[in-house]
Amino acid sequence: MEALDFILPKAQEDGTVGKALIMLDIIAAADRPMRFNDILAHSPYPKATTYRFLQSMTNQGMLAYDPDSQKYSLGMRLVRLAHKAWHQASLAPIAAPFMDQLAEQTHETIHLAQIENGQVLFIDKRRTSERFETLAQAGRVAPAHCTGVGKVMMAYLSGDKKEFTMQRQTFIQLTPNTITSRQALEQELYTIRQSGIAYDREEHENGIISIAAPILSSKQRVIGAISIATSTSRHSLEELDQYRDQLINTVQMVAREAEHWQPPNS
Amino acid sequence: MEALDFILPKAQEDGTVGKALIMLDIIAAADRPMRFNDILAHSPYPKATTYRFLQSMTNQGMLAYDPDSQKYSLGMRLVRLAHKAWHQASLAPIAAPFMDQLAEQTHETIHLAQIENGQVLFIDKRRTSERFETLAQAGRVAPAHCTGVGKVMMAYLSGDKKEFTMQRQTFIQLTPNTITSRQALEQELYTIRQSGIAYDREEHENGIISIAAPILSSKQRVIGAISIATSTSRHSLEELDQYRDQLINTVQMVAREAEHWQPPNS
DNA sequence: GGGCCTTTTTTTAATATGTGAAACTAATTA
DNA sequence: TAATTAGTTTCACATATTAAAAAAAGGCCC
Repeated sequence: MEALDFILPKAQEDGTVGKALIMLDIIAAADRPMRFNDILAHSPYPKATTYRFLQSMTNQGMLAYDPDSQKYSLGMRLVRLAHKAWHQASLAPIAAPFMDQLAEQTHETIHLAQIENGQVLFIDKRRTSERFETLAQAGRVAPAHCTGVGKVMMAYLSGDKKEFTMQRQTFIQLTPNTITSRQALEQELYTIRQSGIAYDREEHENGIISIAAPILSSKQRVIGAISIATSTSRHSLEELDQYRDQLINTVQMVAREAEHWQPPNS
Repeated sequence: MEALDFILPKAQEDGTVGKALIMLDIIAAADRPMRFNDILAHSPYPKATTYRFLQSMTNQGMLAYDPDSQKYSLGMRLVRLAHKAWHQASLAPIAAPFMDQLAEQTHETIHLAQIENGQVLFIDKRRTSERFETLAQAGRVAPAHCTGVGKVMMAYLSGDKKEFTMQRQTFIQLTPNTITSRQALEQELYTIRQSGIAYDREEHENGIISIAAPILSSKQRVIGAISIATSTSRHSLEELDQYRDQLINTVQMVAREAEHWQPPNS
């Protein structure tokens, strides 16, 4: 919830609509149903306004209100809409066969991610071992500055969006290897652009490494990224790097397919 | 898309917010990215207003706009929010262990559903050929009048919500057994309330039958439903009925757990 | 259950913001 | 090039916002 205060002030005003949507983020960030005063404390808007937004959002099914506990939580309309979003606008349906193939070839965990609101948004995955924490299901987010997919997507972002994303990085240190300054990250992004590949050297989680490549549109716009992840107990970074060509081949095939189909993201 | 015109006019006005959210439903209903005029044709609002809504929603990440094709599609912010909604507000996390158990006992497909906007919204399932826990499966909708979970949830709805849901039923005939009139459905709901169990007698899809029971809060409010589904080639309805006690036992355990935990839906 | 405190909801009214018919520009088609 | 359609902007007018205050609804203690 502390992270919220860092994220919200950036939200550019889109009038009433934009304001009301912040309610959703407040409740999402809390990770649990909230009471009115709870929400109000995090809301940048006055009591009466916040109250009405919650009412409208609840009527609309974007929030759910439980009269017994007097708590608001996220509504199931979001789940219905997201199901459509995933199918009609994410790269997942296009990338699915290629991800299957890559998982089969490598026997490692494969992630498909896109960038959303300055964060990494995981869209799909393959070959997750049950015994390890399911790090990324569809809809899960992670910081961009300390993940392979995050860094590789940032490396290919253009002016405005690059700056927007960079601004949102908290540079929170999650492991000893996490990149914790903008300067260091800029240097890393430069290196990544040179090679077309990003590595996660236990920057997000101790013992987890990955290799990631961008999915680029014909106009060199990043539309997503795919990574192969493993644990240091299974492989070294050098061993993981052997999958490099297969990974690049995969992202290129996905990109070609995405172009031929309908481009999804702005 | 024709179904859209049936659903939209019902949307009660929640000021600017409610109006703007209709844009999401229009694009979701179309099942593909849409151009401005395409959307406008389905929008109940004037050109300028529709235009501004689309702009705001796009800025907010609820929609994505592709400048090349000039098409709007659903945004990835929905996927991020829905992930949280599923975890924090749906019955799925609570019901998960009980669904595992039921799937293990019956070796049949288990569905968990809630009611949303007059439709059945599938939240989780077990024992399907593909076994991911992604939005690819959660978030799918079906009509309430011709599914076991839909009928059993309607049977336990109270005045206002019952009427709302009934109004939204299209009574579209999907198989020879589909209930196609309000009167017949009311009769069926009465029978269901007597027994506490609903059957889908190939009403939604030929060859598919199911048995469903409601998840009720301590105040007898429906908060969801669970069904066991199979195909007529595997079992008769009578055979399926043998799981009846196990199913009732399961929904009661979920209900108890949900009570003790935090009640999710309004 | 009755009193006391806290939280939630409703009500005002001035002020700020959103709305939408119409006018305009850009892109397509004939 | 003109005609048609698609997309964007404008501005008088309608609606939403919000400060303040107060009413209603819960919660809690004895």
